[in-house]
Amino acid sequence: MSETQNNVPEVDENKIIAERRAKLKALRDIGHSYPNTFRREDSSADLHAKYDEMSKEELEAAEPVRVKVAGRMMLRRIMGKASFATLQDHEGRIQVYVTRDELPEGFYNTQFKKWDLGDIVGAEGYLFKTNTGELSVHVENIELITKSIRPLPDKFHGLQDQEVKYRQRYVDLIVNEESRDTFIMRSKIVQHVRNFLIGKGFMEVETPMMHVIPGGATAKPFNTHHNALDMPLYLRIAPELYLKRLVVGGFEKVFEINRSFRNEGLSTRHNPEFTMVEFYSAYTDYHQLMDYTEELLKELAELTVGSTQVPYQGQVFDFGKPFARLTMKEAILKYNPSAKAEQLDDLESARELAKSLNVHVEESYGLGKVMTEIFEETAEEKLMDPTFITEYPAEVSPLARRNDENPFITDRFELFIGGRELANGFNELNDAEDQAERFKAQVEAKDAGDDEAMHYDEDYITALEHGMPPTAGEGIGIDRLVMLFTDKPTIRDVLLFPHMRPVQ
RNA sequence: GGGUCGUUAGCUCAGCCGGUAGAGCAGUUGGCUUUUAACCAAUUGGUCGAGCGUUCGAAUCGCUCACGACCCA
Repeated sequence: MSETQNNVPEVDENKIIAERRAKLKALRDIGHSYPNTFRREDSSADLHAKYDEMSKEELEAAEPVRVKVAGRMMLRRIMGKASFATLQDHEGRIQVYVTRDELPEGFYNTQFKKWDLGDIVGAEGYLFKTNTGELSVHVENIELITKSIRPLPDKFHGLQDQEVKYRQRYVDLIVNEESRDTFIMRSKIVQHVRNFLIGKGFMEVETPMMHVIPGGATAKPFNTHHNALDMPLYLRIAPELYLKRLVVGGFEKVFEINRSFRNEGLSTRHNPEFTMVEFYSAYTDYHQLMDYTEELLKELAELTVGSTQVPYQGQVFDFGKPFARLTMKEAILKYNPSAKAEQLDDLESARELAKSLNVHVEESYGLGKVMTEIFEETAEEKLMDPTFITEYPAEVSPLARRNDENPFITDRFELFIGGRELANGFNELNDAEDQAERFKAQVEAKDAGDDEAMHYDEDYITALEHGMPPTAGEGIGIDRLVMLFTDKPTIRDVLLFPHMRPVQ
């Protein structure tokens, strides 16, 4: 532990940084003060879109196209009295051509040539094409807008170190196009999900992220404390119970693209804070939600991959055909040829089946939980193409409505793709008395040592007692969705700032 | 939590049967007016993740720790 921990850290210097600081000092001496006066008028992507098609001769014959560009200098090639430099802006690169004799006396040698890769530069001039056909700006005026003190990673290899990519994402974004593309795609996916739901008549809402009673999922929360009120608070583990309160209130179709927090370990699929979308629709059932989900995911496949065949880590998932729909029991039987349907009818034989399949079950588990464990351990990871699994037992679905014909199960589904759970939806339990019973069972489980079991949320029961219309609701994991459609193996690759242990 | 692998110059990587650390890029100096990972010449730069041990001698062998990656629970 350094004694400077809570103070100004020691400066991490090296020769390159010292040289750049000296250059900055020289700039300050002639009046440079990180100016905010350069007004860019053209983006690299726009210029390429408009003028890449024109030939060198056409550009020369036409009226000169005057442009004003700005960006970070990523490459530079000095050839005596003339130079090329590559400027990178928010969605591309543009090359500029600079000659000594067109700049003010002495500027080229005493200023331009002393700039560094990574500096942010503004340039004005006219478009032309080089002998090799690259659209470029013939510079008549160029200025240093922002001096960069720290050197960039290797201009060709970029930044390879995973740890630095995650800890210093800004560097990763500067030098690795693939990273930029991933997060641009993430933004497009979120936007599409939002537009899809709005198009279906849903209203976007924001509900509390600090909960007095953490609810809506079985998970361990993060604890915090409100000083003025001197009370404990929890970061939400799901927005579900608040969104359903809104349905009680009469907002019949609501959704929230929400950050939720779960106090669990880190893995390639788990980050302590993560994003999902939850949506609730009154007078709708879970079959409708499955249809919505299938429609949405097919659109996302087209948007991101441009095809119904979605490649992921060497495999290809088929989004073209109708998504498979299996009950949990059917899935267990399909992937465990040795199992017989009757074995899932009573607790005793289900336990024996679990044992024969090497699935660990606790003494306290009922039949529903044993079945679910068998499913999760033996079938889940084999569901590659998009597959809905239905008929989840009530025992593992404390917020879902029971099925009318078979009260052992609920009207619920989960969606699996590539062996991973992507979505979870069900007809909402709107019977306040049944919900109170389910909460009681959860509290008993908690008292028995299950620290992920739910709390009893009295106000939520009161809300249901006012009457919630029949409703179906669903949550979709946004991070996993982005992993899938950007072909990324770990959640850290789709989080701008994934959680990391602090450096010593 | 367990196992495997990694951590060397600002970046990308060599070096690992022990003998005082190298390359390319970046930087510095010089040359070059259509280059594009520009090129040519010269040159600076390292507590080899941290600590302990073995040894005449450790980047290299052993142990502990930190951080990361992958696999397993």
